Amino acid sequence: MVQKGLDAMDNIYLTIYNQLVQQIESGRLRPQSKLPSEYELTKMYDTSRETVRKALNLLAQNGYIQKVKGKGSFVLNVNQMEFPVSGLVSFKELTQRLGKESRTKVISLKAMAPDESVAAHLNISPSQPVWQVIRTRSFQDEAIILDKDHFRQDIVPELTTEICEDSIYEYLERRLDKPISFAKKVITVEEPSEEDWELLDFDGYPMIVVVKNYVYLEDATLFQYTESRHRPDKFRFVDFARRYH
Amino acid sequence: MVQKGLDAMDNIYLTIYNQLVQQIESGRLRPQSKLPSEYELTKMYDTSRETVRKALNLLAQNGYIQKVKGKGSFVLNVNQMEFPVSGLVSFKELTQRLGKESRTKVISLKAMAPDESVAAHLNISPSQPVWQVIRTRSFQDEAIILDKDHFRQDIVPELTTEICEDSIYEYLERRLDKPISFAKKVITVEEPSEEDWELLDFDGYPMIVVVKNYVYLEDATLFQYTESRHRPDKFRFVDFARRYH
DNA sequence: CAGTGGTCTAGACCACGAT
DNA sequence: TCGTGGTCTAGACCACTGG
Repeated sequence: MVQKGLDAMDNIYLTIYNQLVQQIESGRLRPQSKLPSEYELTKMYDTSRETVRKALNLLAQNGYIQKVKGKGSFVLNVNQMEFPVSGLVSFKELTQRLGKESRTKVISLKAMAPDESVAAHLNISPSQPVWQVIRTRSFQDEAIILDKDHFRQDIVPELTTEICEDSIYEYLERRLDKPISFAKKVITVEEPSEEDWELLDFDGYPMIVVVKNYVYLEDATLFQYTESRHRPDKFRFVDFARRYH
Repeated sequence: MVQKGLDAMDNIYLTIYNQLVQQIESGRLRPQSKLPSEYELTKMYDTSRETVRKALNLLAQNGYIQKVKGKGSFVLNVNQMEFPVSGLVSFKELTQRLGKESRTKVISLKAMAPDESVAAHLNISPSQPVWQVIRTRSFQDEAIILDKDHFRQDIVPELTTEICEDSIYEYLERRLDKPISFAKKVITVEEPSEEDWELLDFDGYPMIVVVKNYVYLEDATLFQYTESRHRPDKFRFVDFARRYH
């Protein structure tokens, strides 16, 4: 699994979680170091132990810390931010966190009827209109990733080139107040299409890594289907998994 | 992210979690259907609401259900078991759940000093001995996956061909009482090595998917490093990720 | 022994959806 | 309004680690 979220609010436990994440990612809390005990955290945040524990459990499940009975909670070095595919974080958020230099180029943006395959992936009728956005992502002046997004038009009524160049997620959550809730990714390796050859700096690679991304709103509506096509030499995906005993 | 664990015990919330997982995976609880309300579950399991909620939160984080305020908890169809790489579940457990026909062949098993690269991955000195296990996994008589495991010998003192053909995880947890706690996977795509050509049924694929797997015990000791090399046409990885608001 | 995390409880108040 | 999930509390008891 992976880092899986952002943003704070008035929740106490999410505030604690986000502050600790920030401290771990910034290096202020070093790997191997011990967090304050749960009791100490209840005093620091003036809250109850179960609330503190909610925050720590989130940290543990996302690979930031390991809790050891009788000893304490310790920072793991397992969860360095990873690029370019990692959890449910937008491209803009990722590049910002990593301080990477990147460029997004909008190849095309249009409202259309979905083709059969896209309609099937989005689980809608082919008569229901969608936005199609095709973008490339470049690093050091090489186009490495080809993103083909499809959005249900009834949920995202308006979309502009400016929004696509910036961050569609930000637009959805901040402007449209449609918070994204969860996503499923499927990673496979396929033969490159002509489009891949055309739009990416391909250097003759014989295969391409395809990340299919299904994105859902809080009421479990599937509203976005994206295919992210990555040049294999630049692809890297990190997963963190816990076993329950 | 992914399904991430197994096994019940005397925990109430893990019992609830495992029973609901079982009902969802078996199809007895269908996608879209509504779970009993938290209040009803407290009566069914004769426990408190926070305990029920712990179970439901695990289900939500692992992609089994979506909770909707004011309405209830609903089964997602997002988390069909996936093959062959998915969370922290052993190969044996996966094939058993899926009823897939597979064969594991032990190519070599030996105690040795780790080479530089393995020592670095395991974060140990090159003088510290390890077990090296090389296995292939076949489906329909095609060798599709090459697994190269390395175990710290101070933690796994004994290993036999029989154990490697069955399940090393089962041996560790049941016989040695060393419960596995978490793992980090790194997925990349590389050029095949001569060993890949030799040991896999390769059909001329020009690239190979490499899954590096770092496995930790409950005290956060890194004790296993595995490289899983997959023929690209048979590779598929599924991730489930949630965003916190 | 004291300090730590793991589990569980019984109850409170809130926000949302359906009626 | 009622039933749902979301957050929070104050306290209990247990199991493990360490001195």
